[in-house]
Amino acid sequence: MSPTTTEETTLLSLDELAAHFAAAARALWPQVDPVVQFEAPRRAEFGDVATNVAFGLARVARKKPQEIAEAIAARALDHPAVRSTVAEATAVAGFINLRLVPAFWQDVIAAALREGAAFGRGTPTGERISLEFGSANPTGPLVVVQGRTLSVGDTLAKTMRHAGYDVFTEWIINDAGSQMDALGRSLYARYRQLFDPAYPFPEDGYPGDYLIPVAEALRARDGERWLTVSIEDATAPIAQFARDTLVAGQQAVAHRFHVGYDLWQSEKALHDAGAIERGIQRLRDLGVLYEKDGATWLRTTDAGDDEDRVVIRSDGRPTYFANDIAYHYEKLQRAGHVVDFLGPDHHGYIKRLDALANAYGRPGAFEVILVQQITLKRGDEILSMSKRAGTLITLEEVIDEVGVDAARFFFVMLSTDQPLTFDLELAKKQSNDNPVYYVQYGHARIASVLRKARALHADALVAAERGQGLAALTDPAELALARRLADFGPTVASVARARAPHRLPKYAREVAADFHQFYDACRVLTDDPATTTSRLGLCIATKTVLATTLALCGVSAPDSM
RNA sequence: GCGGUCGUAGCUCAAUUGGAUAGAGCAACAGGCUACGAACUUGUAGGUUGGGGGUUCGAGUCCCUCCGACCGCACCA
Repeated sequence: MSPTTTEETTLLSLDELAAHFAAAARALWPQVDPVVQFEAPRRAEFGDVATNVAFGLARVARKKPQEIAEAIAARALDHPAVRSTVAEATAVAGFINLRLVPAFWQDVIAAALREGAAFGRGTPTGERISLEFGSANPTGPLVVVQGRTLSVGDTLAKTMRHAGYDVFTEWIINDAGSQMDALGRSLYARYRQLFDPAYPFPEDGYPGDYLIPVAEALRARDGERWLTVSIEDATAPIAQFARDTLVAGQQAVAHRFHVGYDLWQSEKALHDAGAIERGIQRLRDLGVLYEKDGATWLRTTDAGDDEDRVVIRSDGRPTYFANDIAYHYEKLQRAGHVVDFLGPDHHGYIKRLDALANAYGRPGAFEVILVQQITLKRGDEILSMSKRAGTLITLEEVIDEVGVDAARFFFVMLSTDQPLTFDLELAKKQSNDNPVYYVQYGHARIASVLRKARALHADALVAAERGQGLAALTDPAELALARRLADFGPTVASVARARAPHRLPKYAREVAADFHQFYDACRVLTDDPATTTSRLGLCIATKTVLATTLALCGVSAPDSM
């Protein structure tokens, strides 16, 4: 929040308030240099904002936190600017709790009305950060499990952008290696089966039904052409067709799921462009590779890995890790910090990436976010998902069943470090209980009020849009809602900093709850133009914050439902 | 066997990274519309944070140890 001056009083921002309290502490104990931060306390009855500085000072000051808190609060209140912003300051159990003047909160609403969709934006950090998430193999459709990573990754990307980061999102298409061979032979078999149902399916193939329509598409394009081509000669071009078709399908589902990427990076393209050699050559130049048993190794044990890892096999072929090395080297060229979303089965990679970052002279540049597993259930039955076994529930099926909004909100809502049980029966049955509708209902309710206002209170609505008359906002329910809206920026910042997108749906729910309570307590459209104007302003600001929060979650904000 | 992640209300999950009396939703029970959308709202009940020990002003959070769940331990990808 920026400092704002009105005619009668000077209001301090939270940062300025913090600076005054820090100065007060220094005046009392010159040997300390405390960091003061005012945040919304856990419980509203503790005040509007609170700080716990006194605890940190207890040792140096050789006093009880409570006495320190009292002394600092008293000292800070000596300053007239502090007194004009703070309505009440109390020291409780070592915390300093502040109740701020209504004008402070009215100012927040004015800012929200002025800034609209830009409300809550952080100042640009100047840091370019790469986010890779999703990255399924191009051998099948996206499945439910990817819905979680897609939702979480996309929401984190959008939120970090709002918080001021320069975010670059990417997806690696794993289209190099033996799995492409298996895919090609699988599709070849499916294609032959269109003409001869008895044609054998390869043992190591991908048996799911999803390749059948792909085979039909191949026949539609090429007719009987491949019947006369041997499997050896057909595998590569057919694998290419399968890969292109399946990736296009993945991209379509991601798009439908409101997930956007800046780059879909083909691993094969990296090979073809010589990126593998480049990345490894860089390591060689840095002198961090060594030869043993005819293979080339990277000393990952220095970063705490169990054993060193092979980069180039003794037969000269690069390992999968070599591909990763190359890809991450590419990422380092375009970003100062690189984040990977990985499943729990890849946790062994963390040490490897640490070692790699060290080797490149960019320690700490690689960050891994582990997204815990999803166990799929249908009722009491646990479903094991396997592309090999051909049992899969696609993301698209789930979207068809519960809708994009409910699915996105559900997946984002959960912290990534908590394993999740997804019950398909329950998801279907409870999709109507999804909190997303509670939030969307709040948005639609406001839209409805605004429609009515446009018809019956046009003057008040115009004044409200200009941010006029907000000084009339004094009701506890009005101020509670305003305080919540003020927390939007800090919430966005905390989501970005802690990589914790699940706080966003929670916040959206709190905004909606505060709005519904306000709506219940205060009639918006009244005979009194001043009251109507101020409350319409609060409604518009709330609608903006709800819409922005939902947009960050990849969820729509309907005007009616 | 070694290593990793996790364990919070009947269910699904929070707890702003070590801070105040561990909070929400769902389910249960009891209330609230002749006014702007009741997909709303007010209240009640629900807990030894898997067990035990430790660190300190202060622990769901950090350390140790058991129990339990899941996942890794390739010159596979």
